[in-house]
Amino acid sequence: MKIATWNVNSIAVRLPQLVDWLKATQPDVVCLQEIKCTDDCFPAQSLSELGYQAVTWGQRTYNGVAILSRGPMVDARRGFPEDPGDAQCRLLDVMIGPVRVINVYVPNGSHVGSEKYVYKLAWLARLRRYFDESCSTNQPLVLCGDFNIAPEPRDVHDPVLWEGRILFSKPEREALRVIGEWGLVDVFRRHHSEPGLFSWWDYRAGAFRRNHGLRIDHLWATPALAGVSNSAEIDRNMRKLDRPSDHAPVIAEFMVNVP
DNA sequence: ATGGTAGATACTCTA
Repeated sequence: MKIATWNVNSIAVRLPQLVDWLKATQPDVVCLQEIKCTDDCFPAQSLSELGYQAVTWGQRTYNGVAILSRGPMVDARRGFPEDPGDAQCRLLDVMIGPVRVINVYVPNGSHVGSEKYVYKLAWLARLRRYFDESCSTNQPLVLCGDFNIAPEPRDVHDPVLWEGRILFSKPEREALRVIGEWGLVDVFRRHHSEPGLFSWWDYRAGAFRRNHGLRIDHLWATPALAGVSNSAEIDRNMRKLDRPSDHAPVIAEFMVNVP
């Protein structure tokens, strides 16, 4: 199983890049974030022609998640069980063969101490509860997406500058650690230990050119599944294109067969 | 300490 996560920052703008990338990369499963469109506007037809089915949970303007798969997806769940009908579209959970795939777009949080920051920390606590209540560490499971948190100093281009700021504040890192403690392994870090490997670069101030980035897009797996991962890579080339997303795809391969 | 850019929508908000 080759699985990828990519915050596309508008599926409407990024569709041509996504199509070319699917042809070149040939993943079995793709988790998308920030599709920024409602389900009826999602380009399912274009992706179906490439052999991908889509499960989507989108809204206008903001947020929105989707999972693409070559094989059938069953038991789709959208959001937390306690979510109201007008909840922000940030969590999609499906079964693909034996593997459970959970795609998240964690709230950005805006600024430390803001109302959105409080919402982000509460959302992360709910995610941990979601695992406690409806998942098992014995099942092959991947949690992936835009976590909007860099876990460690080596995931930040300038940890001193970023310490205490949004995406790298201690409470955010702690909330992420608590989710991992449920029983998930950072698959990327099984294969790469060095600093300077990022998945997101701000559009502003030439951040990509200077490699002023953060590693905030993650692929985590339950231990047995993580143990059969062959590779994990960040596809920086997608950030070099004209009109890029501010995020690059993260891809992992597991020695597991999916339909 | 601030602003820089990009996307969607509609004359601003979010990231």
